[in-house]
Amino acid sequence: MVTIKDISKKSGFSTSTVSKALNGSSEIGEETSELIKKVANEMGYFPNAAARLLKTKQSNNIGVLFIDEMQSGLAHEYFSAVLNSVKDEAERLGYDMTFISRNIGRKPMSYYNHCKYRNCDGVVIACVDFNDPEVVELIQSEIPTVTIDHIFNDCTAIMSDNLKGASALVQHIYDMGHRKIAFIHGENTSVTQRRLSGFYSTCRKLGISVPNDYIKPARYHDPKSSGLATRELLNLKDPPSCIMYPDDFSFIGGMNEIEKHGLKIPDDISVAGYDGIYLSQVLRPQLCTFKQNTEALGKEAARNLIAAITDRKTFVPKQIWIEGELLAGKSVKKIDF
Amino acid sequence: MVTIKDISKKSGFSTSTVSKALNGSSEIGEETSELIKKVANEMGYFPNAAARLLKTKQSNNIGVLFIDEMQSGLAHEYFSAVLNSVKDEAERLGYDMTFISRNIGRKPMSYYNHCKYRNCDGVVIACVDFNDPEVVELIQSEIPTVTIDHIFNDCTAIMSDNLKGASALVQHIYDMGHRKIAFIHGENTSVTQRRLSGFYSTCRKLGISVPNDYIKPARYHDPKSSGLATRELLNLKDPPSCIMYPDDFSFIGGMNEIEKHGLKIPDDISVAGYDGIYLSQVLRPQLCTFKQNTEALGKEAARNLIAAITDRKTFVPKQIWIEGELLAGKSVKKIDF
DNA sequence: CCTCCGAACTAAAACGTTTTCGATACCTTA
DNA sequence: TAAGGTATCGAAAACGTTTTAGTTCGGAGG
Repeated sequence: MVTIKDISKKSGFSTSTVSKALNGSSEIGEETSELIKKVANEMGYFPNAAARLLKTKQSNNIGVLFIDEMQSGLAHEYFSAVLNSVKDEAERLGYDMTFISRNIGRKPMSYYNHCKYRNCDGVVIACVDFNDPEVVELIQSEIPTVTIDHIFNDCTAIMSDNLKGASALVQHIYDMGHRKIAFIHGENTSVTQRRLSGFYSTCRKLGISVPNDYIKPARYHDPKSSGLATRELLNLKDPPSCIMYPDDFSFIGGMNEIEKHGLKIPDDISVAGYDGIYLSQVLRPQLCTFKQNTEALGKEAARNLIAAITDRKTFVPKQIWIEGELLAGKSVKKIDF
Repeated sequence: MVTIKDISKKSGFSTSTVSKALNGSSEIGEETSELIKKVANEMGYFPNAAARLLKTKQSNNIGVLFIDEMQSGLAHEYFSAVLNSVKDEAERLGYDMTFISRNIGRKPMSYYNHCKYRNCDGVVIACVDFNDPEVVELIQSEIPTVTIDHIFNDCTAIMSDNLKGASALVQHIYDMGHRKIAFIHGENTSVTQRRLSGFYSTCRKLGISVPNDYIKPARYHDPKSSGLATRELLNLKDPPSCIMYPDDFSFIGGMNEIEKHGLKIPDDISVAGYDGIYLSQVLRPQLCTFKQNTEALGKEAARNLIAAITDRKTFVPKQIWIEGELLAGKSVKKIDF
């Protein structure tokens, strides 16, 4: 490994001069600076992150906390897309991304300690149990954090605007003439609450009454549970004319159930998903859904985290709402009511 | 930050003793060892990875090279599942995982240099352009690497056994009575070549003749292209009775096309996918597919990489074939021919 | 001519560990 | 009792970098 010392010897300048020259310090003469850079290049020099970090306390590395009890994890297209975007933007800004776990070197350690151990400059937290005391410890620590899709006190949070999303869906479905709209929702999380809230408020605004049995609990990313809920809805005395699903993927369960009942989408019943994943756009009929802007979510997460790191003193925590986009698709039929 | 020096002061032992005690060296007395550990705990000590690394040259960190020109990236369930498994096993063995990119600190650098800079102990390479000279440079460097689904000279490679997979599918389809089997395959990669080879050899073994126009090129993870290929197949004078797709997801394109032709799966035509992703198991009829063992793939990748790191001198590169599992599903109908 | 200043450079300390090589004291063994 | 062995501990160097606090020297200003 070629070090700064080697360059120092070869070029005749001291290590301090070499270091400064390579870092573009202004107190080094132009010619010597050029010379040193040339020598460094010739020798194939690259700095050692560990040594640099030891002095500067800047690792140029962000951690990501990304645990899912659901086992879906990286396989969940929404989160993997967000994560991918975080990674891309972080890279663009000169940061690497490391996964943070609970054990390292075979010894268990808390998330916070892990971050300290790896000297993460900051960490983005997503898809995680926000009640876990270890997560709370991390968020409340001195390490800059941003959370995704969850607001924790006054920490910086990047939020997909689920209220507007649910709202837009209801509005569109209403515009297509539907008045009997059912909503199968996911587990009780803040995301779900916002969607429900958007659903209810828009219904109220539009003067639609929502029977209690039009609201069914299910689980995200779980076609089986949404299939069951669908069955219950279809068996109602007065079934809905349109069903909204927790997400595009779990709609598949509904799709099967609807088919089993001998019904056709959208002629006999209309449906809508959520997320706007790739799948939703290749299904036929194309699924009506609300596309979350995963790219913007990830990008903003990375940007704000790095801003918080860089302007540590002046940065003020904020909540950023990322809006999505209604993809009308063909799964909601225009009807006269 | 509490350091070894602080513990040294508080406990009255030298830093060397503290270091040894904390690392469980046998040359430290039992009682002092206990005492030191207690003090360390009380003070909330955790080692600093950078400082440790600087001495030991062991980062306990592996890099992953994971670039996709296709934009699918982490969104591709197969790869994200493999990656997830790599991560889990690496964590279990005490390693962290960092993404390797081409630029760091806003300055471009080669993959190899990036790994050096971050002191990665090793790197797993997946879903990447293996013709990229920078990738070649990395593989041929002194840094231990394992590749996934690609054999590069005599480097360690973890391979999903695509030959057996394609073979098993053909065998099953044959057993169900089909003799007219079409294969829509993905881009020309080594994976595709193996599947084709498994397809052809099994057909030959079973005495099935395969017309040239039963073999259609398409792209992985791209329902549009496989939809087109499906249309061509259905319009043939003598269409196949069963179509094999590049992967489960791209089958969706075929599904739409088949429906558009007014055909029913599996009564009018049989189909099979590849991968065994979650989607394939929730579709109705359940898709006949070959499930790749993503968990084993990731686990073996992590294990072998770490073995190569640990037993640097004695480890001999090898190729490991991971077998999958046929999921018969319901999309291939039993017919009399 | 003296003083002062700034530009260009350097010596040395520091970051937090690990590790090598002793040092000390105690215990065996002949 | 003397020599040797062993168990336990410590001093100091080292890893590769950045940074602080100079040092030198030439020239400007009075």
